[in-house]
Amino acid sequence: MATKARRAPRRTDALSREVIVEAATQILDTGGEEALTLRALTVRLSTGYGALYHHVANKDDLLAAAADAVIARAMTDVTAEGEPRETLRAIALSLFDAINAHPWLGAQLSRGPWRPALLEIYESVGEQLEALGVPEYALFDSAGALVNYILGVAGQNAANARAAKDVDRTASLAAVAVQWAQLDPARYPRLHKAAARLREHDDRRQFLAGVDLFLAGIETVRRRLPEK
Amino acid sequence: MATKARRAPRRTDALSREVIVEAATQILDTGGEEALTLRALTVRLSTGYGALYHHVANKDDLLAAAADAVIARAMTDVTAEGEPRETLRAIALSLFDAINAHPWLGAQLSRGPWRPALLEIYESVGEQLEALGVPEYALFDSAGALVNYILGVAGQNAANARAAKDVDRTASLAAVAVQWAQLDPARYPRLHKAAARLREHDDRRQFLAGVDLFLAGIETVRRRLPEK
DNA sequence: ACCTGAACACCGTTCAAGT
DNA sequence: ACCTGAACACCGTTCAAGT
Repeated sequence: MATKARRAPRRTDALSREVIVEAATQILDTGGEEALTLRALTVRLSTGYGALYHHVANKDDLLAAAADAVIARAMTDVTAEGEPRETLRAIALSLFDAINAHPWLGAQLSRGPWRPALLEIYESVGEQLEALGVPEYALFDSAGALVNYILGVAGQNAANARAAKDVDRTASLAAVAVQWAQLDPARYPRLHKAAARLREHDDRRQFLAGVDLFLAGIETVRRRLPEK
Repeated sequence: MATKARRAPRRTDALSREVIVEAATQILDTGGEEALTLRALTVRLSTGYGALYHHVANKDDLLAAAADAVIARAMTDVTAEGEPRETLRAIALSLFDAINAHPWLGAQLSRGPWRPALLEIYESVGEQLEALGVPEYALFDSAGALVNYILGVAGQNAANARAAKDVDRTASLAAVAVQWAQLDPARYPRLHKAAARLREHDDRRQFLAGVDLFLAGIETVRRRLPEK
């Protein structure tokens, strides 16, 4: 307490990319995207900026790595034992839950189809669609549509989580419902009417309904081709 | 040239929220999201920070307003004259084209279903689904699924545009295709194989294929109910 | 009411210097 | 090789002061 320029307590164990990514993930989960600053990381890991940049290219790299780790975990959680349709629903739900638990994933998944996290998703979805019997010519479009749907929901979920913050989910849903109800019925008749439905709606259930809609569409493509 | 602290040329016409939003849109279109700084706006409009903040709450507000204007224009471009199915495809394509022309829209559309831009989209999609004969109990989920699909594609498009920058589209597609081809065939067999297809694929066509897949799925819901 | 621009707090990133 | 931390360039935002 006496010496004013006391050296910061030096960490004993070596730093590593994994340790940094892990710490970043915890900061993101606890405080959201805005809480993750390089400064916050140096404090948490009792280290300096240079040490971080020695293991990580930059902040984007760090965010991408954190997203990859979380997605990979979510994908391996799914057992591909059962029926392809059920496995697809399980994949979708696992992703939904992961994005809900880590809302910052939303922004990371909109970063182009070459990031590892998306590769993982495309591969798994493609595998199950193939098992489902989707003909090869339709596989590319079908997988793209399903993944993009998942990403769309991911983005909206992230936005909701960002807006909700500490407020609980039902309260913020109710707030939006109130807004919709106040919309001019002449200009937005359907939204105005749907406000009631919005309040009682279940994100997860609606997400799955969308997946099923999509699978039903796939089914029609599959049937369009004669048994081979 | 002699006086060192010459007063900046003062604008003669009054500033307004519309003028600011318009200027912001042009900066975004020309230089991308990162080009829009408050500084750049003051230079372009030959004004000061306070003037901007007098008409606009903050940068987020400005971005949202720019997005609303572009989306509203894209939606009114669509004529709702023909068959609902064709109108839905036209809405989807109009949005796709708008997002392509203004890639910064991608991030703005992932901001929760209470922003005006999304209200516009939900209302129009809902209207056409209703006209298509989707029963009321399924309207909410169907509209949600379709809009979320569009948003997912929007996010990916924005990411592509961000990555492509000056590089032309086919070149960056080819680059991703090369990456996919280099993936370990044991770990990513389907992506590895799909690399060839990726190179020759057409974003816009694939987007529409996804829309059709959803519409086909919706059709099965519609048929599940007896004629009323 | 509308606008100016210096100042503030806070970013991500760099780099000379230490061990 | 791995790490430290002052320094740099650049944000969005504020606000006392002008017209």
